[in-house]
Amino acid sequence: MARPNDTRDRLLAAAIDLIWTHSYGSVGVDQICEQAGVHKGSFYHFFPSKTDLVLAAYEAHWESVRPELDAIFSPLVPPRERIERWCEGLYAHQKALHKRYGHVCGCPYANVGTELGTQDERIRSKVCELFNRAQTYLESALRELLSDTHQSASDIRHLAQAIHSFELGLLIRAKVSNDPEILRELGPAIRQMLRSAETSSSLSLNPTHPAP
Amino acid sequence: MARPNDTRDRLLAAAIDLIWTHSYGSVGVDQICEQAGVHKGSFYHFFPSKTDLVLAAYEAHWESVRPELDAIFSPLVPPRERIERWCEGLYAHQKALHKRYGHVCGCPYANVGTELGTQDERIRSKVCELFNRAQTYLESALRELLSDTHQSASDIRHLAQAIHSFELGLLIRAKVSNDPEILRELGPAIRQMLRSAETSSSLSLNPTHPAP
DNA sequence: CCAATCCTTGACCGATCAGTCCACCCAGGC
DNA sequence: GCCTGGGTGGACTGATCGGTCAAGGATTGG
Repeated sequence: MARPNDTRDRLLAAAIDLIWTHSYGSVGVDQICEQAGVHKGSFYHFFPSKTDLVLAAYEAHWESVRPELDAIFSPLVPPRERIERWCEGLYAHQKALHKRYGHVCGCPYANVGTELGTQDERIRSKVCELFNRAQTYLESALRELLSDTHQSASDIRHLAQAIHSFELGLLIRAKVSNDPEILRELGPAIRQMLRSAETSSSLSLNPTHPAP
Repeated sequence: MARPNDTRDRLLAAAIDLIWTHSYGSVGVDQICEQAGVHKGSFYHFFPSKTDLVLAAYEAHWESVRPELDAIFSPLVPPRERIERWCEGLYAHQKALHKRYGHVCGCPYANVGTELGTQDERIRSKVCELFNRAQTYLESALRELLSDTHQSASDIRHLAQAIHSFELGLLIRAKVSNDPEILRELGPAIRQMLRSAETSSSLSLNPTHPAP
């Protein structure tokens, strides 16, 4: 092949691409190899199993997205605008996927998380970790945005979780409706949530008592 | 077998159970047959394909849940309390599944919707339909609850969609974290949303302009 | 009592699955 | 020139996949 050692990278890219646009279960190792232009022997030279490939692929995908996120959530950008741009980026990204593949593909992490959450502990906790990373960006922006309202750290975290949950839910609805326009509800809803957070002294988003 | 014609029903029940706790792709027809105590020939006597079984199973599951939903959203119950009870029911249900299977299983419809949304058009639109049915319950309660605030019908629908989205997102996060307690965030968040809806004249949850 | 229909049984199909194995290729070090 | 070892090509395995089929109950209407 052209370069000696981009084999591994091509496998990672093919895995993300195929699994995102189809599903983990419906994409075979052979298929991934074919799209990557790699033979099976090479595959199992780099990865001990399909599961390990997926774990590596999602880590690689995160690393590829991270610069973009770092730019959107740059301290140079006012916190409200960070969130605003994040919403727009999400919509634009899914719309582009919809145009290219004819389907709303949703969140790649959430997709495998829901598919394998009950079956593969390593993948489940990997997705959990990726979710937490994403939430950290939101949390940071919210902390700055709401610094002069007197929200507790726990309030802020719950708000970030709420926004993230809402995003994930919208992505599902958009995928199931195959309509990226649904994602345009994200911005207005978040603005409404922020309005509440800015005017009320306590968000009371926390569950009232720990558990029965 | 015991009864002559519960074969079909046992297949439907086994399919929901296995696919909910595992995934569509990882559950084979043989496995469904085994759990249902049915032989493969009988399976294909009742259903032309695995896909058709799943479609029928999800319709049957909805019908089995419907009485419960009708009770919760009964006109005899004040609308605010309907939503309150719906939240509690969701939490209780997922917690029970967690206890029984050791995993948070999430929403069965959303699970197959995310897994097959890009691959099987019939299943995608079936899940879409089931989502709409669920949203209708919320919409009805909201219409009554907010009847004296002057929200437009579109506002109400968007609020129902927002609540539904939020629920779906929480279910994913709960599944990926394997922690049913996350679902306890649903009630407080909805109360906050309702507070906003009751105090502001317009919810402005709708996307500002139809689309670029 | 027969015939028709519904349902069950379980062997069977080709395709595909994840994963194995080994001969081979080709750089870089000696 | 030769050796070594990371990487490659690709045939191969046994299991499992969704789906088929023909023969044989069981039940029912006449």
